[in-house]
Amino acid sequence: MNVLLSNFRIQVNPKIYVKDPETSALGKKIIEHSIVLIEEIGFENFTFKKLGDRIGSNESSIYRYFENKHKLMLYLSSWYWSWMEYRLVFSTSNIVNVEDKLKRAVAIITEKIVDDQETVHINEAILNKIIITEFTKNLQTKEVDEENKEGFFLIYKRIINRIVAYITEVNPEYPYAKSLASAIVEGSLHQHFLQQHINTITDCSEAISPSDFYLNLVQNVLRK
Amino acid sequence: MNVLLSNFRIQVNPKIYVKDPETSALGKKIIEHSIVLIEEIGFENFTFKKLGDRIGSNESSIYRYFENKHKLMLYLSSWYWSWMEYRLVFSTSNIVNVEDKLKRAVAIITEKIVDDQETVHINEAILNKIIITEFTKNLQTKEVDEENKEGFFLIYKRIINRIVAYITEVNPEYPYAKSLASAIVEGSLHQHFLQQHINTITDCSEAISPSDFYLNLVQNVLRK
DNA sequence: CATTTATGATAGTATTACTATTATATTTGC
DNA sequence: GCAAATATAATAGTAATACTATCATAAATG
Repeated sequence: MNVLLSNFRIQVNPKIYVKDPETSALGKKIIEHSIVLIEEIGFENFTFKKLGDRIGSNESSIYRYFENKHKLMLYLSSWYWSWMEYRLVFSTSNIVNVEDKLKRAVAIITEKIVDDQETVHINEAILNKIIITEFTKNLQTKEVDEENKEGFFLIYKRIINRIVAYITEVNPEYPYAKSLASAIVEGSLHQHFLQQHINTITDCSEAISPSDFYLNLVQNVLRK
Repeated sequence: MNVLLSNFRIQVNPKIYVKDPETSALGKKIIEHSIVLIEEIGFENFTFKKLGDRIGSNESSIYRYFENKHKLMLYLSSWYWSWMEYRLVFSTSNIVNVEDKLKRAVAIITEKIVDDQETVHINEAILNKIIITEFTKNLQTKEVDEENKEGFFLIYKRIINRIVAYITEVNPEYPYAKSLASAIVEGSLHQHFLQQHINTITDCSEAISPSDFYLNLVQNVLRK
């Protein structure tokens, strides 16, 4: 996986940024430290001024990369889901048995993330943490319809549709493949959140992972 | 249901408000119109100043009821889940068959809400709309642990634990009752959201409801 | 090395998210 | 029915946020 990963290019819709942060040292610093800072203080308390102070740069310079912090978060989300799509495609290729392929996909999507050393400036473990608490907020705004039209959620939707395809291969009769797939992807983020913060309403813990829950769920739902 | 509903009292943790909005005409106006205004412009764009203008009252007067808009939203959420708990308890009482009881519960939780004429100043249909987009955001903040300790999410957790009890009655061997229950409650809000805004990744539509999806899911997951 | 381009520093505006103070209604208790 | 208590409104003010604009300087490139 390592060799291939170093070659892959993350795709982010250019309309999300003003200037591509991958094209400069400052841009990469913005991405690297925005992830850390959002994890530390939460998205609501995060500002470009604070980020500028953190990286020894100016607020106005950050505005040359992103219109506002919501767009920055859209960038981080796109990056995350693009990275996840790569992992998904890679780990399900060559698997012939459709049940096994779906299992692998569900495991990849729902498991806890550890840092991937291949991407120098991005800590995937921390990125995963902020995706868990911030991604749904990032979707659920008054601008969702326009942003969806602009294609800001394309990669996310493509991941879900890939899982839909696997579900349909396993059980072509199952009538709710899309809802099941979106419920797994969004729901697993929520189960991770509950495990960390409201653990009286989840079974997920050190011993039981969201993957265990969803693998069992998929198996039961799709058996004929 | 009507006669009983007119007698029931919604419970909201007093720590959520500065002054109980149910005790005055202005308080009720704040609740009534905050729901409408949040639905119109979204929580991010909602301010006490705008609400004051809308109800012909002063910003500073609203601050005497709620510390900030996040607390107001916590109030609306508590109100909603308290109302939902009542409906849940009412509609499952007297049902002896455990499968039927669970089905009723899942249907009540996941179905689309129409206005309940018994509560004069609160439009439950609109409240449901803002719960769909705002509730998860209301939970997922940096303050969640403190707020959970303060008991701000008690009613929500009680609803989920009630469903957990029903699930366990139907299948005592099922090992993920809590995760299943929380996934249904949170997930159904998400499916409603997708139906409205990103309908390519849900099967829910005019013809198929989130209730259909979750009733089928529960049945498949719990069958032995 | 001249010119383009990127970054930094500073200033400025409108809005937000409040707090404080005082004035004016409204309610209630005797 | 009136005094006292309480609620609301009006105004002002502060610090932070979310930007935009301008100009200076540094770095990259052709």
